[in-house]
Amino acid sequence: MVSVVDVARYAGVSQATVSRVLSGKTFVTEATRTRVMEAIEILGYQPSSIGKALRSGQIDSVAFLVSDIEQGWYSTLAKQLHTALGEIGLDMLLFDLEHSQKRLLQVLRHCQSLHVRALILSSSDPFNFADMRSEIANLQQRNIRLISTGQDLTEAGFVSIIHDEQQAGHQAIAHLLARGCRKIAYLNRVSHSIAGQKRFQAYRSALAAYGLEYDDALVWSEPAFRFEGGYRSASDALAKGIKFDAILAGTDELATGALAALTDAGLRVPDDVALIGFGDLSLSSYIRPALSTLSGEAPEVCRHVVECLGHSEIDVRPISRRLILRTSA
Amino acid sequence: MVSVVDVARYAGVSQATVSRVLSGKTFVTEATRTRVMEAIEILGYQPSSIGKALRSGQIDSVAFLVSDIEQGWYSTLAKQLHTALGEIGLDMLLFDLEHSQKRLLQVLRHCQSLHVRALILSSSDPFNFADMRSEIANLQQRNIRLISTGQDLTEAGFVSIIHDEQQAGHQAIAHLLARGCRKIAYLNRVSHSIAGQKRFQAYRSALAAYGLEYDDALVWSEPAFRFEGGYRSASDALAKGIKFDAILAGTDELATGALAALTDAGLRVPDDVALIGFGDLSLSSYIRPALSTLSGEAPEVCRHVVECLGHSEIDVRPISRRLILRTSA
DNA sequence: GGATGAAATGAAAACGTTGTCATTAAAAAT
DNA sequence: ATTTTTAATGACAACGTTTTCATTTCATCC
Repeated sequence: MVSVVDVARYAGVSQATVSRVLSGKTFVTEATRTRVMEAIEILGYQPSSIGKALRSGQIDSVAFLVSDIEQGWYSTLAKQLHTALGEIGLDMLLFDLEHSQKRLLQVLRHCQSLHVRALILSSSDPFNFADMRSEIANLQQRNIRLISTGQDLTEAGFVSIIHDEQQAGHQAIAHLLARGCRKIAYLNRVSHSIAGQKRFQAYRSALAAYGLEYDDALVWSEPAFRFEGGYRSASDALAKGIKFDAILAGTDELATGALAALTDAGLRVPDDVALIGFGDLSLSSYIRPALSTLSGEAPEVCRHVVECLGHSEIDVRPISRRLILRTSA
Repeated sequence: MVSVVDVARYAGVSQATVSRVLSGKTFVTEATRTRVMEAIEILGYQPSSIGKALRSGQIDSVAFLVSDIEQGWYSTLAKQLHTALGEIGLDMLLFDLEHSQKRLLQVLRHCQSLHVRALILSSSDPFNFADMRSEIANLQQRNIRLISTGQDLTEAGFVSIIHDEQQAGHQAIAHLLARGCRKIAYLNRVSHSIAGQKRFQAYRSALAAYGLEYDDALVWSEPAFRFEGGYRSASDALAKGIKFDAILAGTDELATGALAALTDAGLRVPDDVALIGFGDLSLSSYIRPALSTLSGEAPEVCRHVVECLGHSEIDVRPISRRLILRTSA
């Protein structure tokens, strides 16, 4: 492969000059500049990212860790983050955690030797971050920026971009109340994550605020995250004869699964049972009947991430964003 | 950062010995081995992937290029490929092409300086590969394996893992005929890709084989790829008063969009109009009414990719896989 | 006991980049 | 004409790994 040395030799200059031409930061005579450019052109030289990495001590990539890339919200985030990163010259190394703490630990360890610029964790899974203290410290020591979207991990050392669950919960409940709903079920993955807890607390406090009674039978915890979880939870509730007229679901996939169960049972949505999911627009607005969804506004999240990547000073305060309720009808 | 030099010094051996201990391929005394391991433990040494890359001339990653990571089939493939690659110690650099030829060209160029092990292109978009001949040659010269899933790019130099469109078309049409359908619409993205052409040819030849008439009004080309494309195509056809009793769609998303349009128009699926999509199971089986889908069998595709990565000899013949028809009812 | 071979280790080079320091050449000021 | 300043360039080091080649140590055999 052709390297700076070859270019330098061909152009009759030193490596340093070639480097200067490439970076364009210091003074080079126009004559030598063109000579070097010609040599580059003729030899087909392309700078090696490995050499650059060796010199700078880091690669031009970030690690993007998601719970499950198949889920709509995460793939949307991946796409938009990919675009945003591309604009500042960074590539994206994708790691799918499959909701597994073990996988997360492996990936954290792996990233230590990878010398990525940043590690962006996008997950609301209830990981035990105390078990990863040494790994996290190691990453920080290596000057790898840690960013979390999905849950507040400020304590664990992540810059956190989170959603205002309190506000979202109230917004959703208020919307359902306005529709006339009174028995609102809460459907989410088995979760003790901060985000999960907060959303559940928001559900409870919103119920209380609007004078509705809390009922354990209306809280459905699911081990499965996607469609099948929603389907099973709703089916089970119907089979048990539990009465409900609305479901607040943790993801659009859970809501869609529940919707299938309701449809199969001959119930009409949203007349008999109203549904609110969480995610983006693409799926929920083309499901029939259409779903309402609490939209996470991926572009804004990406903007915050990129901003955090740009600045060398870290503002450790969590960034809280509102969720926008997109109603179907 | 602590490097082999530090470990070597601490253990009182040479760098070479440390490297030997790490790789474990050559002879080292048990005594020195433990001494080195101790030093590694105490100093908290972790081998740098950059150093390794510099030495070997390539990084332990592959570039995965997809048309659109938000689409179900591609995110499924990404997830499973990520797992499969992980098992052979490779990371995945994700590039979302957004169906753009310009982006593809950029990424191809970028990969030249990235020194990835392989470039896996997963797209059935109608790119003009003649325009990228020099980039492709460059990548081949750099010993970067080129793999295509989604269309046969054997000519362009890619090892291709493709679907048997002919068989799939016949299977789908036969299924629809058995249901009693006679006016079968073909819905896909505007596409002159080999895969797109082949599938369309399969549609035409299957129609002919089963004695149905071909009708231009039943062929819907969409610039938009996802839900909105399917919705618009089906709505337009209905508005124009075009009669049809089945739709063969290029993706599950297009089918789902069409389904929404049909539902909005008060048509019942599959009784009034039958639908067949393409993708995996997760979405299509939780839509109501459920979709039939031609499933691409992602695990098998991944297996082929990894196999191709493992062997140093390249078998240039395209690998053709059957599509499996998953029916809803 | 000296020659032979095998096992274990060390020294050094190579990969490609960029930045520091030193040097030369040219222009400006005295 | 000599000194001072500035622009332009070159030589070389450093990053961390692996591998080749050379060397040492030790056991084995005649």
